[in-house]
Amino acid sequence: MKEITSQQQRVLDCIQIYLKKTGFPPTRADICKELGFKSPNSAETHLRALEKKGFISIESGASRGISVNNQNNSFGGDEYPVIGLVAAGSPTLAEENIERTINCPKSFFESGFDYFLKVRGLSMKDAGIMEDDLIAVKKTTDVKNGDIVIARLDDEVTVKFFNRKSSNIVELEPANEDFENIVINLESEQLHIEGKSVGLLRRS
Amino acid sequence: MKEITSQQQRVLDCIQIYLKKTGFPPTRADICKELGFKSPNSAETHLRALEKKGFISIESGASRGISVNNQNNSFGGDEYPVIGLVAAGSPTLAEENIERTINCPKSFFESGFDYFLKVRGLSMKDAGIMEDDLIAVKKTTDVKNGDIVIARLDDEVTVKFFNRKSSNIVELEPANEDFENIVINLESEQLHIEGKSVGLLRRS
DNA sequence: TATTATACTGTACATATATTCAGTATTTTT
DNA sequence: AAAAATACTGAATATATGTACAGTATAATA
Repeated sequence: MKEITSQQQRVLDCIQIYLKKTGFPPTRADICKELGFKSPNSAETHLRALEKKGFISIESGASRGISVNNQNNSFGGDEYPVIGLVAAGSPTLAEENIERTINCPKSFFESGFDYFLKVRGLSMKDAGIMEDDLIAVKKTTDVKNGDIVIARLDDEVTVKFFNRKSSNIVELEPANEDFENIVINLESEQLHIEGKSVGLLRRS
Repeated sequence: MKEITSQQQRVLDCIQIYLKKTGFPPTRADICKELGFKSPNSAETHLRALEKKGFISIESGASRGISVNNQNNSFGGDEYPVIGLVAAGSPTLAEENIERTINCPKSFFESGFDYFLKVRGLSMKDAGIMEDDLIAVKKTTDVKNGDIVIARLDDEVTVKFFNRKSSNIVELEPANEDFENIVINLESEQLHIEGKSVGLLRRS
């Protein structure tokens, strides 16, 4: 998936808004009307660019034959992978790590998310995260102090509160008095932030 | 919404399947092809009947201008109400108690559920239920010992573990040592079980 | 420097598509 | 028993729509 330009993003947004509003995709003329273009070919070229970059699919000859490729069907949910929190190895999206998938609306957790992580142990129990809970994880390295992060130290993956003490010192804090803080000196140790928690799902 | 005929149901299903598969609605000809009709007018009359009965909307003149009105079908999610846990009064589905709704697949929580209850307080924190969490509540009076129930005592609604001590004695147990068990003698006090927790949703 | 991608206007046209009209037949409702 | 709804076939047509072609211009890339 190549980079999208700002105008192409406008067109893509326009398609999704139109879809949500009407239930069916727009015509070239509809897009022109929404975005102020004066020629249907303006929409056409943007659509072809979006198709080339993989954001949409266009069924040749079919009127309104546009479908948005990324995960958001406003009509159904998406399949999100559930990844077990294995002690060794990173929680990658490799097929062998996916326990199953869960159908869930894209916008279910506010900032969007990438996968579910199945929690092992009780190190975050005082934050209301229990064994076998599913944490909605957004893949990002942009984390703030107080965020619940999914961190990897060597091959160990843990879920902890993130707390940057200084430019070189990061503390990973559990929410359970039986566990101790993990202090990491970034100069001597490797810390890899896999993502952060944006929500939680428990099915009992 | 009047009654739907079996043929009209087939057409409605056809539209939904087509939508899910392609991302846009079918033409009259598409419906004919799927269902074996030989005239586009067969599809047209069914569509008009479905529109008249309120199942779909048709934008006049627009190609593929069909939108399905009912969100609660097996293809999409449902709108579930979120009810605030008010100290006084039962968590009914009356409109004034609904804070908002959440779109969520029907089968999201295993045994099905009826609404979300927004949690107040920390009396169940050791069970991983925190303030502002949303409990998926299934309306039922069929509860077992150990279930997390939504119970009403007079006008007070609480979330607690259910524990029947004897035929007349029920204990409602918090999961927080700062709170004490509520012992109810069914002969002298009224206990109303609103439902039980079948899951939990946290959005942070 | 040449080429490609982006970002448009404007015209034209084949065809995809909705929609009407004319029939036939069965079932349900009034 | 008459009227309306259901369930089709078949043909015709106006128009909605995708899409190609001809330009212009700027920015990014090779």
